[in-house]
Amino acid sequence: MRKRKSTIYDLAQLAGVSASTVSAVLSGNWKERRIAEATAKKVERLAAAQRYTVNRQASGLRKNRSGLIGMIIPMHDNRFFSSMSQAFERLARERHWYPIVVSTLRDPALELGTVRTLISYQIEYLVVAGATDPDSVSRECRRHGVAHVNVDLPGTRATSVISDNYWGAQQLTQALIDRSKPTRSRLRNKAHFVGGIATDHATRRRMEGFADVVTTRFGHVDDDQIDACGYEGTLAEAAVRSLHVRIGGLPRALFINSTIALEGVVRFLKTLPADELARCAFGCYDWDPFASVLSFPLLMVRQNVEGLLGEAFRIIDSKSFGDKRLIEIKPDLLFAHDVAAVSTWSPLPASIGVA
Amino acid sequence: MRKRKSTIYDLAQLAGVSASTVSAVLSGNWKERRIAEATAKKVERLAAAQRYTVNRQASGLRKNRSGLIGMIIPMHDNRFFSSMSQAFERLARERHWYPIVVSTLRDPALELGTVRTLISYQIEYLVVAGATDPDSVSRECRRHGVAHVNVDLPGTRATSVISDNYWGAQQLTQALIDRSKPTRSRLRNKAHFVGGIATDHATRRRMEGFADVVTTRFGHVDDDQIDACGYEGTLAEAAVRSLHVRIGGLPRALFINSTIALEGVVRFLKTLPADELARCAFGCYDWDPFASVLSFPLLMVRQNVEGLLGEAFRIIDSKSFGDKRLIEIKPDLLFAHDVAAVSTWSPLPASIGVA
DNA sequence: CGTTGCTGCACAATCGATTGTGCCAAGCCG
DNA sequence: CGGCTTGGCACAATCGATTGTGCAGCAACG
Repeated sequence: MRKRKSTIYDLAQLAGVSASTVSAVLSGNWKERRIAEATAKKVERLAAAQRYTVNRQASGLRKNRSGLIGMIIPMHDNRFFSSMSQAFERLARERHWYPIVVSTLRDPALELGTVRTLISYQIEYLVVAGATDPDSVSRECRRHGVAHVNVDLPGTRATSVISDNYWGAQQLTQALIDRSKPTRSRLRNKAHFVGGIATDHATRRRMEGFADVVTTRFGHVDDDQIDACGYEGTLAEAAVRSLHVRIGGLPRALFINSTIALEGVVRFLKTLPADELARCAFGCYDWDPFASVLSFPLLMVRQNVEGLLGEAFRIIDSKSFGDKRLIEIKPDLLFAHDVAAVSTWSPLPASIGVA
Repeated sequence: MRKRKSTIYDLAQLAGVSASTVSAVLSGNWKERRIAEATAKKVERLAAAQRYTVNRQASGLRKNRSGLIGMIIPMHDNRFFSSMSQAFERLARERHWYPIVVSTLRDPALELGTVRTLISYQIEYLVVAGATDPDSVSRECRRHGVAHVNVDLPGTRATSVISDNYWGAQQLTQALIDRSKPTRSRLRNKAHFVGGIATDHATRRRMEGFADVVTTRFGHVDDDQIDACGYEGTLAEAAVRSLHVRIGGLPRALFINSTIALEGVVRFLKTLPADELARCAFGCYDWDPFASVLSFPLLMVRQNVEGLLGEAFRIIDSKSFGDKRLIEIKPDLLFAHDVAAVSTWSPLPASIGVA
């Protein structure tokens, strides 16, 4: 059953023409090469009948192109990156490039190895999303003349398109403070930030946005208001538990730095009485549809994945790889209604901006 | 900065040897071809210095291989399929194949087009996951001699590895009934099934598993106990709402057929008092980590993604594509504790089985 | 009738790596 | 010393498609 694939030579023989004629017909430039329309028709019918498919390895070799565009991401199994894959595919297909997405598990060695392999398949462009070591990837790409763009995590050796974490954190913090109610307890009358890692670029920017808004609104911000305890849910759970003990209840507002952290925090919150939850305003930087069904109101920031990749492709389209800019895309602030509503989510400012 | 990539001919010239010698050295079979070790060392040093990378288009063309293995999935942006991508990559890499995952958006035309393009890149194997029209894909693959396996949704023209939906539904239904409490109301003393589409293979098998267990335990099952209202959350929300009206409260047990449906159901449940929720046992076919933080106990079935793909690769490894078997992999039944616990999830039977 | 110009195609080189085969030189044996 | 083996490599064909160039054949034209 496993037939030999048919080639232009097979078709040429069947049609009684030369291979170059077949090639001209099938690649669509038979008019420029002055092939008679009758001949073209005949070849096309034969190709369809034989179910001919071009061998892109051969074609790519000759044309010194592959039609492939690659993207590396840390992992597939993640809401943010999987929606990046989805957007990436759409944008690549619009441009008639064939998308290849590969995960690198936050392992710098695998990151580099994967990029090398992608290059060996002659990919034409590379989107480097959430890379742990974007600059090494840039060096490798540059050596082989592969144009590329960083997304989500910035590098210094290529143009980077990242989320405007500072702005998003400001918006979330402001909305949290606006929706929160003053407490009599001085200890609890503060907004708190929990989750993430302070060495991470995104977390740092969010901490800054949070701190700046808190300072503007309250005059000052204390060290104990910010706890970049790590990304894991259990760490955030423990952090909020101990905060709860330390200040004798929930704070006025709580900024939770990821959905993973939110999971842990919610595990702790479930042990508290409902009226205590009602006294705290909750916000989460990052979005999960399931969080909309939690039992308390929640503000969430949704990163603008389409915006990030759209901008990345705009850079690729314009071939402006040289300037190594840093482009920031504003996220969206969303509000999960506390009681079942017709539409569960309503966007607040919904803005796409470029710094 | 954009250098021409170096080829074996460049290296040959630099090393003062022939291209075939360079090729032999770099492809690792220089011993069989009796190249002197000194020559090999020299070539390898040069290749490293020049940052030579083989051109896989050329190599693949000559060897009539590509090193590529493809997988099509309906979408990336989904917990189940994105974890399939993750497992697929791991298994492919173990075998030194380069994985390409592409989504086809449940569009039969895009499905076929994507497969054709993958074939034109000379992929060596294809995993067809969750395809809407697996048999058309099979025909296309067969015509071009590409070995393939269906996963998640079965086809008739290739071996299929799917989740044991019947068994999983039985387990979930039994556990639900075991954990549920009898009600005085005759109307409410029943288990109900909600969500999914009856034309879908998976939903049908789950309905059968549910119905068979209910019949065994209660002697009979009524039509109104099963409502395949569709996948959307709003549909499930409406279905449960009207059920609640019809039987004057929640039923004894509720089998929810997807996490999407669960989202909708939870939106409705949030409008009910807590003590009413406590009288119903909830189960969801499919798993979401965020569901663990819901305010009521929940049984969940987690499909065994590693098991599904592991079996698919075992078939590829053994090259037994001819027999067109249907292999069913048992899922896991998990229990989300109702109150914050050290470990939020505990597996109940945790079994991998092949029918 | 010779020249020009156009049509319609074929020929052959090429992309870069792989691989069957051939060939020279050194070593060994009888 | 001649023949045979073996080591060490080069040569050239090959994979399938693309593309610059060449060349018949025919019509038109002066």
